[in-house]
Amino acid sequence: MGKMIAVAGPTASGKSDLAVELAKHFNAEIISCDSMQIYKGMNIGTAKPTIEQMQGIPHHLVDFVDAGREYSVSDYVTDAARVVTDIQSRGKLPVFCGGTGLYLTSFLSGIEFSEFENDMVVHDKVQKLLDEKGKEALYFRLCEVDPVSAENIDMNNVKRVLRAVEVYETTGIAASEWNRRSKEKAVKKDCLVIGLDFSDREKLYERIDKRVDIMLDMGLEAEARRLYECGVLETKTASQAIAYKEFIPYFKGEASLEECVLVLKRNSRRYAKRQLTWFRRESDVRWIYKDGKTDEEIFEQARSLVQEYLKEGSCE
RNA sequence: GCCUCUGUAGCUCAGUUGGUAGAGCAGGGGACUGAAAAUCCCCGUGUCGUUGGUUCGAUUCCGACCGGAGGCA
Repeated sequence: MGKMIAVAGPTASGKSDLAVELAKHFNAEIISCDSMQIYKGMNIGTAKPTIEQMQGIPHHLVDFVDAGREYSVSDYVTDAARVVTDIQSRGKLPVFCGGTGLYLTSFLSGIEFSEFENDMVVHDKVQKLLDEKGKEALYFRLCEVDPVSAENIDMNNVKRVLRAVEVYETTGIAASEWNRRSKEKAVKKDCLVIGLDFSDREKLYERIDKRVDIMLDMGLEAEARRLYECGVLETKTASQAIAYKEFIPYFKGEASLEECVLVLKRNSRRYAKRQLTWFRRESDVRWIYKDGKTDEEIFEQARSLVQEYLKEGSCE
C-alpha cells in the first residue's frame, strides 16, 4: 500500500475542513473515520459534513449504514482497506478524517481481526453467568481461562471481561493469545497522521459548546426525536451517539430541555478528552496547535507537513 | 437602625466537643483488539471572609468589621 494521510483530533477541532482543503490541494479523496457518521439519518448530531462542506471531494464510509444496524471495528478495517485500494488504483491520495481513534489505529497498525464468527449461544451463556452470578464470577472465570487478559482488564470493566470470556468459550483460545497473534502478523501502514488540538483546553471547550448551540439551531432536537420515535435510540450501536441519547430524558418528560443540553455539552467535553488521551498515545502524530492561528496558517502548516512526507523516499 | 442566620475547593455543602479539613458535581490524568461518541481505572492544600482577643495552639471559642439571606421597625 502507498502513502496515506490522516487528520485526527478531538471533536470540534476542525478536522473536516482541514481534510477537505488538503484533499483539494493534493488530489485526494476522504475516508471518514467516525463510528457514528457511518449511520444514515444521523446528520446534525454527528456533525456529518454537508454536500457544500464536501466541496466536491468524494467522501467514503460516511452515511452508508442503516441506523440501528450494528457495525464494529472489524467491519471498518475491512471497508477501509477496500476503499484505500480503490482510491489508490485511481492514482489518488487517501485522506482519513475522523475522531474514532480505535478505528484509525486498528486500520493503520494493520492488525487483522480473527476469522471466527461470534456465537450467540456462547454469548447468551456468558451473559447468563454474569446476570446470575455477578461480575465477580465472570471475572473469576476469566482468571481461569485467560490470566493474561485478567491481568489487564479491571473486574468492573464488565464489557471487556465479557468479551474476553466469550472469545475463549467460542474458540478455545484465550483472547490475549488471539491478540498476540494478530499483533505479530500486523504490518504497519505508511501514513502521516496530523493531529489538531488547542494548547488552551478552554478554547476547545468553547468551540464544543458553541457547536452544540449551532446544532440546536439547525434542528437537532427534531432529528433526535425522529430517531427516538422509530426506536433507533434503543439499538446497540447508534444509541450510544452523543447528541441523541441526552435528549431521551427530555422526550420522556423526566428532565427539561436545558438540563439535557448541559449534559450533552458535558458529555462532548469528556469525549474530547478521551479522544485526546487516545491520540496522544500514538507517538507519531504530528500535532498542530490551533490557538491564535488563522485557517490559512493552519492549512499552510499541514500542507508543508504533507508535502515533506510525500517527498520522503519517493525520489528513487 | 436593631435582631437572627450565614461566609470552608471552580460550584453546592459536610466537618473539626480547639491540634490547619472532606464529599458530590465540575475539572485533570490514564487504559483501550469485534458496542469505542462505548466501557473502565486513578487524582481533592484550600489565605476555612477580614481583623483583634483568649489559648502552648484558633478554621473551630469571644469581639469588631466587611459581604450575603431573612425578620422587626
